[in-house]
Amino acid sequence: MPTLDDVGRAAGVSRGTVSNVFNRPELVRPELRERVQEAARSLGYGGPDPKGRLLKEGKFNAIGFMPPGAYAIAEMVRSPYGRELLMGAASACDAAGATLSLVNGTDETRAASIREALVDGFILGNVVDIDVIASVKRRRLPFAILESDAGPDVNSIRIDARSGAVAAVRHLTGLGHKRFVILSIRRTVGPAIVHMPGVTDRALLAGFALDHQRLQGFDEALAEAGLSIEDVPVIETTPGDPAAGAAVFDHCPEATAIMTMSDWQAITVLDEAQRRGIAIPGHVSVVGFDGTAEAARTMPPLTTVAHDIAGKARLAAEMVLENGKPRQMVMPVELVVRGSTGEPRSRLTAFRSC
Amino acid sequence: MPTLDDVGRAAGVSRGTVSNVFNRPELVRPELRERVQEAARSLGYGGPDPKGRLLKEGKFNAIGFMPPGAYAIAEMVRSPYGRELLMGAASACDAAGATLSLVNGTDETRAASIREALVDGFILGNVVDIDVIASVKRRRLPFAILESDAGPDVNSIRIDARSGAVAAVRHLTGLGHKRFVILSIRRTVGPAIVHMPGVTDRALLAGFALDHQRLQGFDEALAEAGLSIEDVPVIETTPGDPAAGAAVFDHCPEATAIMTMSDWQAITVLDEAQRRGIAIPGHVSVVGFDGTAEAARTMPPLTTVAHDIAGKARLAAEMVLENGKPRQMVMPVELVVRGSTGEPRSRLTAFRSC
DNA sequence: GAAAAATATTGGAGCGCTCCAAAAAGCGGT
DNA sequence: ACCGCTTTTTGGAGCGCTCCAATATTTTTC
Repeated sequence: MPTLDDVGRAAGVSRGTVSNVFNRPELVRPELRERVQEAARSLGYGGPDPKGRLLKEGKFNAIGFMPPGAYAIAEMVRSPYGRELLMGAASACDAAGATLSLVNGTDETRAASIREALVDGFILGNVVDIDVIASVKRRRLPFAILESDAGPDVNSIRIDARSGAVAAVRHLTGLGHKRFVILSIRRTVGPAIVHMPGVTDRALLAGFALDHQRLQGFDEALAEAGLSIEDVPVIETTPGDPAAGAAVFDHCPEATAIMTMSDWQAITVLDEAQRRGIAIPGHVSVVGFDGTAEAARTMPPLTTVAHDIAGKARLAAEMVLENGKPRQMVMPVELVVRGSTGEPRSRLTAFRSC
Repeated sequence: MPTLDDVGRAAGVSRGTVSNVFNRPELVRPELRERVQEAARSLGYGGPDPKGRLLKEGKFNAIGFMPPGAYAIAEMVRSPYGRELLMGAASACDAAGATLSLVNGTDETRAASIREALVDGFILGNVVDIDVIASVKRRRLPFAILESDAGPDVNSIRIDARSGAVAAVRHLTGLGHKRFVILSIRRTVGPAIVHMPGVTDRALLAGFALDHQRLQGFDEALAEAGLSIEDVPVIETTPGDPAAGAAVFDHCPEATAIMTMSDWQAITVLDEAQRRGIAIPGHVSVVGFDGTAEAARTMPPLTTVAHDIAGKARLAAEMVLENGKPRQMVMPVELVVRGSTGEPRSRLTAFRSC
């Protein structure tokens, strides 16, 4: 690959002049400019290599996006939620003329990816892994984290998940529901983990920060209706796992309302219901979480705890791009009632205790 | 920001040793290593800056993805087709440990974005703009282009769109359809452009390479059934334009079969049909193009000319990553018949000529 | 205990570029 | 032909790092 020097030599001018021809052509005499361009063309020189400029200028003009959880980029794009995050981040980058880099990596390579990413900052999408946060901090670049509060010196944006959970439960108890099951998010890849009431390891659930707020909201609103979250089974499934729906129906056939932690899970439940011929909301009501575009397109359309996902990511990107004083934001949620929830099925249906 | 030299000075060692501490720690005496790390910590040095390495090593270990058409990244992620391309490219990058950079830019800034993108190669997703191709060529980096054949010295992958179009038409004529409308892709942003039979500017249509093959396939298969594409209205709409469905129904109420150039358009038609209470396929049949995941989830599920979108992008990414001799590939398509096509509605329904 | 071998550390060169102060060239007027 | 002025061109310095041959230090061996 020829360099500025090579072109300069070929055209009989200095490196500086060649640089000017490409970057500030008005500074160089038209005739000389022409000669330099000719030399560049004949050498196959395609313009100043950005690598060189980079070192001098010090900015990549790019931000890195780290997919939610431990997912690969491909999985993120597949997930309705991840996709909207991506859109939001992309639109902020668009507006700022910056590039969005999708930072990839397996559990082993992630730290290296972060260390080497050619970016001026990071957005961490719903990251749970503390090591990832540590790796990013080590880069001393601005970053923003989604759905985790990492203290006052870190940009973070999260939704008011507690209120969302409360609204969801109130909606359902208001309709008369008493038998619930919670479909929660498994942090690792694997089959569904079922926590039935009274089983001790349920205590572990509270350890997950993201779920914590939602569970707390569920708890609070169930108590209002004279119920207890202690009596509600919790099933953890990996997002996108097509077996999530089956797990719910197999383990909790008597539930009349399924509360999920994401629309994606809720959609899986809807799919499984259709396969089994289970009527929604006739037989069981389903509530999603996030308010993705997909949720409005399901059959029936999904009742969900919605928020502005893309807006959240856009804001995060802006925080990173601005590189100002760290802020912590909480975004509002709104229960969007659609067709997937209704009154509980008739009490005539026999059921055994769940 | 401290540098290797700063840390070395603080620890009383040379730059080279500090570099070793971070890159090949086994080379340096544990005690010294500890001292250097301590110095780094107290200076707030977060490890070698990738900018420096870059210049030396010469590789970004990243490829740039240029969205289809003239769309911004956010739009690409929204489109079912774009999203699957992205997934495919991402999975190839994942496997190669490379980063995927989403190269953004408006029409004015695109050239600059390409010139400055910190990548080792490009994937051009269904790009139509000849300037974009020229800009990329100027970088002298490997690249692959989707759905355009840019000659033997350029990597390209396209689908056998002609066969797909033929299969779609045969399927419909086989069901007895005689009155078609083609929903084509408008290359710019704006309202639907309607080309009715006999109107002269229809000739322009053939100018679009992408559409050309499909139109040719339509033509061919219509001829087999004793019909002529000259009698079929063509409506061009911007992908994602929610008014596409309305344009079709408003301008061609008597068509019994709608052939689209993308699933996204077909989905829009389905949505509009539902709004208007038009039965699909009872009143009109709809065929999509691409075979996106969404097409299987619509009501009714969409009959579509499917291909492996993600696989196409993955292949393109691999070509770029490999940087071998340019190849041109044609991928097979397959007509997937689902619920959106059926026999034409009864001839009893009155209709005026379209 | 000295030489040889193995191991650790150093610092110059250079990656391709931009910036900038200084030098050179051009120009109009005497 | 020379001066002062403006416009154009030059080439050194330096961005932060890695590589590597050379040098310094430690360990082993006889």
